[in-house]
Amino acid sequence: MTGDPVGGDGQGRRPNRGPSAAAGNRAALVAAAREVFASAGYDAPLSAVARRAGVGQGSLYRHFPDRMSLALAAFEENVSLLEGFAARPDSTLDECLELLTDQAITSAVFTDMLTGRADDPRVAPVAARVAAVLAGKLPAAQAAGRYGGHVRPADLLMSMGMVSGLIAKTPRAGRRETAQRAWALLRRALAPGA
Amino acid sequence: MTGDPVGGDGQGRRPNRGPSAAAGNRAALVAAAREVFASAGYDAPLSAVARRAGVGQGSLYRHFPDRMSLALAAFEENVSLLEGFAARPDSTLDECLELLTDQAITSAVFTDMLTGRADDPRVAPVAARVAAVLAGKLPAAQAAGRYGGHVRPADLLMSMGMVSGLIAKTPRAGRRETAQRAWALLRRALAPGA
Amino acid sequence: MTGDPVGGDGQGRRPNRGPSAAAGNRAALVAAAREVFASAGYDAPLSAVARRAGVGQGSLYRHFPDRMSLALAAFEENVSLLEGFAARPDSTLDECLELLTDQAITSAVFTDMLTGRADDPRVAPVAARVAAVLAGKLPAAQAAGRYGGHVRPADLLMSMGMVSGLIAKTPRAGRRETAQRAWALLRRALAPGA
Amino acid sequence: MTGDPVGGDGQGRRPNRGPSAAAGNRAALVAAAREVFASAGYDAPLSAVARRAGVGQGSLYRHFPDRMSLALAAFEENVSLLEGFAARPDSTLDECLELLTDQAITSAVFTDMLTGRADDPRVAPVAARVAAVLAGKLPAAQAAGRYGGHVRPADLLMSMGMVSGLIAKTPRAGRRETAQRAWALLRRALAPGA
DNA sequence: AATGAATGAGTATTCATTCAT
DNA sequence: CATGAATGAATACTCATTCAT
Repeated sequence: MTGDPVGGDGQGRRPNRGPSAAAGNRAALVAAAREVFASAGYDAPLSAVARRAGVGQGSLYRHFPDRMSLALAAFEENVSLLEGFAARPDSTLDECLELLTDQAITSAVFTDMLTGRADDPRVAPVAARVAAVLAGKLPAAQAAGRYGGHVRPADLLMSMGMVSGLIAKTPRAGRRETAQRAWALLRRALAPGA
Repeated sequence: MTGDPVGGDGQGRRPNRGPSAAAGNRAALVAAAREVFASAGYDAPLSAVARRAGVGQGSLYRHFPDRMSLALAAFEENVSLLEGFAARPDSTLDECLELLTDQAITSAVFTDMLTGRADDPRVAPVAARVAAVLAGKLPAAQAAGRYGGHVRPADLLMSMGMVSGLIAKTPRAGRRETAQRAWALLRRALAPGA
Repeated sequence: MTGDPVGGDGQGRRPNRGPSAAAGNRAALVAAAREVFASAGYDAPLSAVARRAGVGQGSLYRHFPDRMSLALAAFEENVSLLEGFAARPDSTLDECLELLTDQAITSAVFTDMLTGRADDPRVAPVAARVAAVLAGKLPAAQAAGRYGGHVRPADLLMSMGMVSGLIAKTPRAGRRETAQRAWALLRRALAPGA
Repeated sequence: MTGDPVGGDGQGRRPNRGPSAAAGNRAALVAAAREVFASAGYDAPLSAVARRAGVGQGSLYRHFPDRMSLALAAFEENVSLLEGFAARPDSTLDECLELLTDQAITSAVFTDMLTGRADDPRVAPVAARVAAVLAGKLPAAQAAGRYGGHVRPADLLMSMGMVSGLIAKTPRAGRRETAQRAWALLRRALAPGA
């Protein structure tokens, strides 16, 4: 009926760049999702992601059938960055938490996801990876006297979740300071002694 | 019969109870908002509030021009309850925080609002009232050896905000336990010594 | 954000005609639905109905929360017309079936609904009303020797369903003739004797 | 892991089996179409057919430029099965109709197509073949006293169309019984005498 | 001042069809 | 000739907000 969607000379419709665009599209979608989630939160319109990626709606859904799969892909980078950093023998638990905090300041969605939305079965493995990283760094940190013997990995994740929640509610400008205040408090809870 | 929710000629319309209904309407809206916010969160449809209150959409907007003004009214009760409780000479800081935590478990919107959205000029005074209550109870709690001298009122509000954020992300069923875990951790941070 | 939906001077947006438009809107929607269902079938886009009725999408959904409720309202007229006609003492079963057939030729959705979609609980009562009309006319028709003693009301509804199904698949132009051929055949099945 | 159905770099892609796959693809498409049409009706998404066939969308379109051409191919088997059966000298008209009815119960699309959409120039020949089969069996059936002299081949096709339409609207579970009731009625119309 | 209907922008999602590889 | 990704139009549905009565 409306065979010609644009009407005139076909300009305006993005050209079908073919399958070779797939990888690029996927990457663009992931990048766009990172930005959009960062600025508008997890509930941001997916159409905004597609638009920012310069990709059709359909392509978005083809690559990521639902919001969560997009989010997981978008934040895979966060996890692998963390894992990569933690793999360096000289990296400390404090530094790992700092890295996560920096990520949260940039976009609270990722760290927020680690504690909340635990209902989605796909989140648990990601949270587990982060937990594994932190758990791996914990003994050394305890040995170094930075963390108390009472601290368990779950406490670290929960702490991160609390800081992240706080950050998420804070306007960009104040995030760093808020995070510092929160960690200052929490460090007392995690420190040895008491 | 036909599933048509509206009366064809207005005969099914709620009677216009006139200006005298104003006070009652306001109260009904506030009560409805508490329930709706509790069950569906801060972003719940306002139409749900009006419906539950048995009040027209227009009346809702007349009483509360925007979502925040409705929320503020809805949670005024939380604040006054807290203030009332704190006015009793024998009430402690721990009990006040427990009260707030209970409120958060019922509906995380209020306590979440205290820390987040603190930039909204209308939220600040409310947060200040809560902060004042906690600040007022702090010296005694410190004197009793329950809280360290390093603790400042802002720390209490921030702690509450972190717990609240955590609760908000937790499905109802697990909220109490989550809150307990979080406070157990934070108490170490707030305790004396260290 | 997009506070001003049109941008310029507000022209283009249909004026809010207020509650007094409700009855008119409802009627317009029903009329539009009749036309749209007739020309595009039961699965026609609801937006087409709203557009044709000159009514906002929201109003359509307010009046008719789902497709079926719209269809039921749209075809209420068919039923009541039939009932009214059947109420005349001199009307015959043949004439009732003819009336239904004419309705089917105009829009096969209604009569098609009577036999199919029996799953929706709201359809059954309508089908029952039509069945009741036909059942009421059957004895006289049998006494007059037009219908056999073996014929049961359900047979009439089923026959109508079959004819209707046939009509639905037939392009407008050939519908009347198709209906005639089908009834010619079925009349043999319904006739006395054999 | 991320729920992404496509390979980032094409590694997950089905191998291009080249032209030699043409015949196999066609057959797979036809088989898939039979299943999909049976379970989801004529309006089922074509992508579902391609997916079930394990064939690319493009190949589907190459083999079958439109939905109807796919349907025609899919139901060619129904016709040839019928023709084969009818070729056996001892097969009767009743048995042929029973065969068609069974096909309709499995998938109402085919028999529904015979009567509806008969305007499509590509459907007519198929309908004609079925009509020819039935017409060929009719004289013997009439001679055997099972069918009246008034019955014309077109009546048989129309009857089948009516039954098929009924079946199409009936949920799977009730189809057999519905078909029986319908044929019981129609047999009176087709029987001799009266 | 109350009422609730009206309005349409916004968002998710699906699917037919095209096209680079 | 196969592949399957790309594209965006189309559609359902929701909800904030306005406004006649």
